[in-house]
Amino acid sequence: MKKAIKKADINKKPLKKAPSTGVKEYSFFQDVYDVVRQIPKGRVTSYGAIAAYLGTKLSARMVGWAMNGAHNVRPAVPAQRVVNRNGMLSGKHHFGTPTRMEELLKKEKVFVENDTVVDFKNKFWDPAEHLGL
DNA sequence: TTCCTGACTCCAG
DNA sequence: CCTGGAGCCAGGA
Repeated sequence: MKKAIKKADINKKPLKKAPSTGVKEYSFFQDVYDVVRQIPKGRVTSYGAIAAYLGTKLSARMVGWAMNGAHNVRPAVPAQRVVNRNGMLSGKHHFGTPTRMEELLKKEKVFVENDTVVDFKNKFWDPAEHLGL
């Protein structure tokens, strides 16, 4: 059993502003990163699922926004494992090259066709189910 | 400060 | 089945 972030924390945390000069972000971002890092290799999840797990179901966009800064975060965040609710690689244009995200997934045996994860339903990994609701 | 945009979703037509 | 609008909220102009 790992960390299993407490979603209750999200609402209590002050959400202090990040210094514009630093890499540090809102604690919400950190929580998103923690969840993403726990996605098993070869599995994927959605922005909405992460948002829901963190208790901010209506803010799926913020999860995507968090991914926007994930490239500068250490340890690395496997952002390629996060797709939209239809299994489409909506964030592929943020990986440097248009095919980078797809390539990364392919290495994990997650195949992509037409910008969509093949057998998405089967590879879907729900954080609420595996990290404890 | 206000206005606009966006790696999302849900819901109504 | 597809399209559009609304809610979400952090950043940039």
